[in-house]
Amino acid sequence: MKNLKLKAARAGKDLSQQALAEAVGVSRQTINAIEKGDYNPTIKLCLAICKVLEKTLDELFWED
Amino acid sequence: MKNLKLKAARAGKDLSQQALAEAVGVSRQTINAIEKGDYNPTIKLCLAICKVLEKTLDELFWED
DNA sequence: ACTTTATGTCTACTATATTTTACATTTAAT
DNA sequence: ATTAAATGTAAAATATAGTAGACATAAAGT
Repeated sequence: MKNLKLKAARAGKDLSQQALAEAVGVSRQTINAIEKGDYNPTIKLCLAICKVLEKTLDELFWED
Repeated sequence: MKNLKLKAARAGKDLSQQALAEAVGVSRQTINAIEKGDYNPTIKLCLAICKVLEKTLDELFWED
């Protein structure tokens, strides 16, 4: 399923997928795939995203 | 660096590396490597571990 | 209309997470 | 002292995360 929390947090920082990708050092396609919900990023990448967006792991990646 | 929070949480549930590995569906070496701090698991695996150990992502995998 | 920026999607390639098998060491129990 | 369970570690193989390049579309600006 889509990661809308990530999408929203990115929008809240006014960053494009490209800009976020550069900030965390991955490709734009990777960010797009994560938001789309295709696959599971590594925890290292999740942490990098959290720090750029100033959110916690639980806020962006927890799921029930 | 070692993930001692994970090691402690596992001990708190009285589970061996093997038992935790089986509970989340990975090999014992994978759990060992994560505790040892060698590499980065996927978020999916982190979530599975959290649910078995009844901890949040932030409790087990956040790092400053 | 035209250009630019942001996004969605696909394919083929590369890097790395995870498995399997195996062996050594430690720890706890008997 | 011996046995069994738990852990640490390593090499080779497999699955999948992530890259690079390309093309299409939609929205926004000029």
